[in-house]
Amino acid sequence: MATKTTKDRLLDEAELLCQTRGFNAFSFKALAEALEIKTASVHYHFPTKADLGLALVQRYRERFESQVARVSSGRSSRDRIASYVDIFARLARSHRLCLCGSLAGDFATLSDEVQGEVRDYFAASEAWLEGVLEAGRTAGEVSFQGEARATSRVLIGMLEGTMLSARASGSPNRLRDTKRWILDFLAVPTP
Amino acid sequence: MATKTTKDRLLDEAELLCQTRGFNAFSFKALAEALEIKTASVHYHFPTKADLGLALVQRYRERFESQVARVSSGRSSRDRIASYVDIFARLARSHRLCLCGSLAGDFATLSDEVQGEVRDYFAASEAWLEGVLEAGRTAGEVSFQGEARATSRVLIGMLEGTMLSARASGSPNRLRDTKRWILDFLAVPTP
DNA sequence: GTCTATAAACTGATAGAC
DNA sequence: GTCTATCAGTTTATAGAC
Repeated sequence: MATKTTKDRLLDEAELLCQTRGFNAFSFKALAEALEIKTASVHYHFPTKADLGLALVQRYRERFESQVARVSSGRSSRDRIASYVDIFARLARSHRLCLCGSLAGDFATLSDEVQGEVRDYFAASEAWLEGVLEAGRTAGEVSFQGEARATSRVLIGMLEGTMLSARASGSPNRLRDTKRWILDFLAVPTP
Repeated sequence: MATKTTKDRLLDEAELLCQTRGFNAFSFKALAEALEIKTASVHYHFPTKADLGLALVQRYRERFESQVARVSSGRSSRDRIASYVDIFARLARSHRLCLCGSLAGDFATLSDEVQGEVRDYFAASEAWLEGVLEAGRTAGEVSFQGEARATSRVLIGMLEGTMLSARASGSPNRLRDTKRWILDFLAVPTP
């Protein structure tokens, strides 16, 4: 495997800082110091902070989609959902928020392009989970009332929001409870 | 009624900016310009930004608690929960996040005292809702599986999180769907 | 690609006059 | 309480040498 490029290392560090501190709480200087280079070198790779933000959210979405693709090969809808929640549980355990959840908090301060990416992230996630829920209900693997779209939206909100409260409560493992709750909620009643 | 003091007007503006842009995305200059005073005058009322943050979160919590107290006089557990969700729905409609949800996103950048207030906000909210859920289940007004504490936590996470996705999706009214979903979820099955 | 040097604007903050 | 004046440090960003 090739050694990581400076660009990738910058994105790694920016992602960490954004997920732990927020997009407006880290600077080019902080990135430069983390990599032991100068701020001018950071600007070589990302001329403006908006450019950095866009690269950040685009890479995150690509990785996220590839994780979701892996999850989508799960045996049952229930397994797929459990593995999906695990993505968030892993983030919370490493004291990070979902990048797009973090960016949603700073939404008004983002460039139009980044705002669009964050909007698309939520739309794509909601659509994916909606599909899994609907297929799962048809297959009799999960159970819930009403439209799959509505449940998809509130469950994704629940994941994003419990990451916030887990952090504020100093309980980075709390997403395990969220996972259990969701799986119990979706459980097919045994008559 | 007395005219608002400068201090209160500063807190109003800071609250708005924090809920719409985030704590690290507004400055003393922005506050000063909004009130048409000078930054030195802002520092007279709040010596440091940490002082401002603390006053902000304390006032927010007091107001929130008084709203919750009003809600608590609701006729049934179901009504109480519906009115509680309305607090969040009103915030979302005015394009604001819950102040403590917003601060949770910037958690690592906050002073210890503010972090403590945010932590306590979540603990208090979760405890209140837990009590309402438990009493409601006993009274046969609401229905859910498992421990009230677990459901309380995921529902509050759901409220905080759907505010994020509602904003990112440009759908400030989406909390109405969240409210409907929660009330449907808690509905007592009619046999 | 990374550096030095530099810039203008902004940030949180303070001293002291009115 | 609000102002003027000032501060040191930071922030994003650019020009040009190596």
